[in-house]
Amino acid sequence: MNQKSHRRGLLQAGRPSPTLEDLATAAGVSRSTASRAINGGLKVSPEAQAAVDAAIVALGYTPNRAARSLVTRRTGSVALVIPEPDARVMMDPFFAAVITGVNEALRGTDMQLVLLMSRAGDDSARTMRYLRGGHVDGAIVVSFHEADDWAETLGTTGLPTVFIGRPWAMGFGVPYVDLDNFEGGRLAARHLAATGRTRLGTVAGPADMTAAVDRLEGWMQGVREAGLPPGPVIHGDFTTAGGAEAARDLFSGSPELDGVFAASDLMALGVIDTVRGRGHKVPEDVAVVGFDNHSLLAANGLGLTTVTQPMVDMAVTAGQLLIRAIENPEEQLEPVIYPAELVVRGSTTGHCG
Amino acid sequence: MNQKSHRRGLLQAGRPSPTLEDLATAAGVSRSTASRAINGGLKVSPEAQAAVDAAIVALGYTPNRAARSLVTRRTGSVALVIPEPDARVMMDPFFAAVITGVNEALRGTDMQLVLLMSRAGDDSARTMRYLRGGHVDGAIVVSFHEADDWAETLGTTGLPTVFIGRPWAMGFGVPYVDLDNFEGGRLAARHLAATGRTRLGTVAGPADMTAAVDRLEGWMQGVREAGLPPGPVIHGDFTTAGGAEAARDLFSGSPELDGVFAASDLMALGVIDTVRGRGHKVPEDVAVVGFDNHSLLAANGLGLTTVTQPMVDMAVTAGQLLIRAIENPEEQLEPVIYPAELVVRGSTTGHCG
DNA sequence: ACCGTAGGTGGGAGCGCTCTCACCACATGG
DNA sequence: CCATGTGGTGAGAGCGCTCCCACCTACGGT
Repeated sequence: MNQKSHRRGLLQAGRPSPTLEDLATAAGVSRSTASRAINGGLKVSPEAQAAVDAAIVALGYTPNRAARSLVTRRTGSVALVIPEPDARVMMDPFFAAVITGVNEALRGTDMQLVLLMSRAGDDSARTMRYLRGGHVDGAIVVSFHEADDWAETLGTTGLPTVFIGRPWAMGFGVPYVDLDNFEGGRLAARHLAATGRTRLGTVAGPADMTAAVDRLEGWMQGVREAGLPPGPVIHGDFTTAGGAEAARDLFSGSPELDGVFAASDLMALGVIDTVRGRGHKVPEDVAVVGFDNHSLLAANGLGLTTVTQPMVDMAVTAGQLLIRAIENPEEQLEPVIYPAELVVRGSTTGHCG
Repeated sequence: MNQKSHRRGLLQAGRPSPTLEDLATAAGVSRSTASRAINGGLKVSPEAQAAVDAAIVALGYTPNRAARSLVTRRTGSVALVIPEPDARVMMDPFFAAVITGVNEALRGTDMQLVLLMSRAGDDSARTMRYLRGGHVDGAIVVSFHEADDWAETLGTTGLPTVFIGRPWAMGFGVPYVDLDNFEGGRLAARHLAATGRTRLGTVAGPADMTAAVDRLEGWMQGVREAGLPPGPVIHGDFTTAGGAEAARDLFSGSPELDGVFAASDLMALGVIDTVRGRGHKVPEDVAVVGFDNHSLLAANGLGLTTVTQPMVDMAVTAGQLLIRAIENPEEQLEPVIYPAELVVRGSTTGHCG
C-alpha cells in the first residue's frame, strides 16, 4: 500500500482530514502563508487571508493538534487533577461545581480540559509523571489530603499550577483559590450563639484537610468570642453517614447539646437524622448549621442553615488564574480568598425567634 | 538564538525533558531499539530491554505524546461529550456517575479523558469540529435533546462513538448503553397499583428526551395492565422546582389523585413538597414514586420509593464498549440495556401495608 | 557446502506543523 | 543613484516519534 492509496483509504473511511499543504494548494498560497493566515494573520495580505479563509471552510480544515504541539511545545490542554475519585467523593456537588467553573473559564480559549483522577499512592505517581511529561500546559489541583506532595513536586517542575483549596505545604508560591473557611466556622458559632444556643458542639471534617481545620479553628474562635465553653469536637468524613455516626458519638458524650455545627451539609443531614432518631426536634431542641449551601438541600423541606461557598465562581477564578500563569510564567500570582456568608434557614430558626 | 538555547528557553524553569534519542544513547542502543523496548518489547533482547528500562528510570523519560500521536494517528484520549453544561445539569449526580464510570473504564489503559461541554447551537459546531478533527480516538456522548444531530454526524465520520442513553436517531448502528426505562415506568405503575392506588398521574420528563419518553410509555402500559384509567400527564424538566410546578398543574386538574410517578427523584422531591403544601400527607394521601435512586435522597428521612439506575456501571460499560470500538473498528457493537429495579421505601408504603 | 528463516538491530524517511531566513517588491531618504 | 527599510512571500529545516527496510548474526534443514 503506497502513500497515496493510504490517504485515500482514510478519506473513504470518512476522515478527510486535509493537511496544511492541501489547504495552501487549495488557496493558491504557500504552506507558510497559510500557516500565518491561520495563526493571527500578521503579515498576510487581505487577498491571501480571504483565500485561506475560504479554503478552510471549503475543505473543513482543522489543524492537526499533535503536529502543532510538537513544534510549539504547547498542548492546548490543561489538567484538572482530582484525587480519590470514589463514587462517594464524586457525588459531592463540589466537584460538579469545580468542573463547571473551570470549563467556563476555558471557554473562549482553545484549551481543553483533561480530567485526571488518581486513586491511592501508586496511581498518583502515574499522574505525576503525566503532569511532568509535558502533556498539559498547566494543572488545577483540587487540594486534598496529600496535596502537600503535589504542591512540592509540581512547584519545582515549573508546570503552571493553581490549587483549589489551600494546600498544606506553602512556601512554593503556588497560587490558590479558597473560601475563608475560618470566617465561615466563626459565622456558624456566632449565629448559634446569637439565636440563644449555649451548649455547642461540632462535627468537624477530616483533620488532614485544610478546609476542615480552618473551619474548626474559626468555630472555636467564634465560640470563645461568644463567651461559651468550647464544646466537644468529633471528626467526620464529610458524608451523610459519617455525619450521623459522628453525631451519635457527640450526643452520647454530651446529651445536653442544643446547637451543632457540621462542617458540611451532607454531615449536617446526618446530624439531623441522628437528632431525630434520639427523639428530639430540629431546631426546637437542637439547632444545626451546615456548610456548603448544597443546592439539593436548599430545596429540601426543612431548610438547612448553612455557610455559602460560591464554588463555581471560585473554580472560574482558578481557571483564569491558570490561564494567566500559562501565558505569563514569570508573573507571581497571589492567592484569592472568597468571603464566607451565612444563609439562615429553618434548621436554626424554624420555630424559635 | 541557536537551537540549543531555544530548547532551554522554552522549557519553563529547567527540565530539558529527554528525548528518545537521549534515552537510546544512555542505554547504549539505537533509537529504534529503544522505541521497540518501550512499546511492548517485541524483538528486543533481554539485555537491551534491561538497559532501556534502566535508562528510563535514570533519565525520568516520558515519551512525547504529540510526536507519537503525529505518526501513529492515535491521540491516547477520548472525549466525554456533555451537552448543556448548566450548573443545573451538572449538579445532577447523573454526570458525576458518568464521569466516574468512564474514568474507571479507562483506568489501566493509557487513555485520558477529555471533557467536552457544549452549550447551545454555535458552540456545538465547535465541538463537532473538534471531534472530527482527529483530536481524540473516540467519544462517549451523553445522549440528550439534540442527540440525533450528533448521532448522524458522528456516525458518518467513522469516529468510534458510544452513546449513554438511547439516541433519537437510530439506524447508524451506533452502540449505546441505556437503562430499560420502559420497564422502569411500568414497574412504578405496577407498584402503585399493587399497593392499592387507583387514581394515578405522572410528572413525566422532557418530551424531547428518549429516557423520558420511554419511562412515560412504560408507565402508561403499566397503568393499562393494572386495569386503571390512564391518568393525567404533565411534563417537567427533571428538576425539583420543575417537579413542584408540574405537580401543582397535576393536582389542580385532578385533585383526587392518590398515586404519582415522577420521572426523576428530584422531580419527586418537588411533587412531595407540593402535596404537603396542599395539606396532604405522603404516603397516606398520595404515594410518590421517583426515578434514579439518587444517593442523597436515599439517606433522606422520608425514604423515596424509586427505580434504580446503576449509572456508574452503565458508564463503565460505555467506556469498555468505546475501547473495543477503538481497538477493533470493524466489529459491530450491540446496545447494552440494563434492567430497571424498583426500590420500595416510605414514600409509598410508609404507613399503609 | 547451500539457502532458508528466525531473532535482533540501526538507519532513514516521514507524520503535519511552525519558524527562521532569504528574498522580492516598492516605498522612502540621502 | 544607492542605502535602508517594510509588508509580504515561500523554501527549508526541524520538533520527537514510529515504521519500514536493509542488514546482520545464528541455526537448522537440504
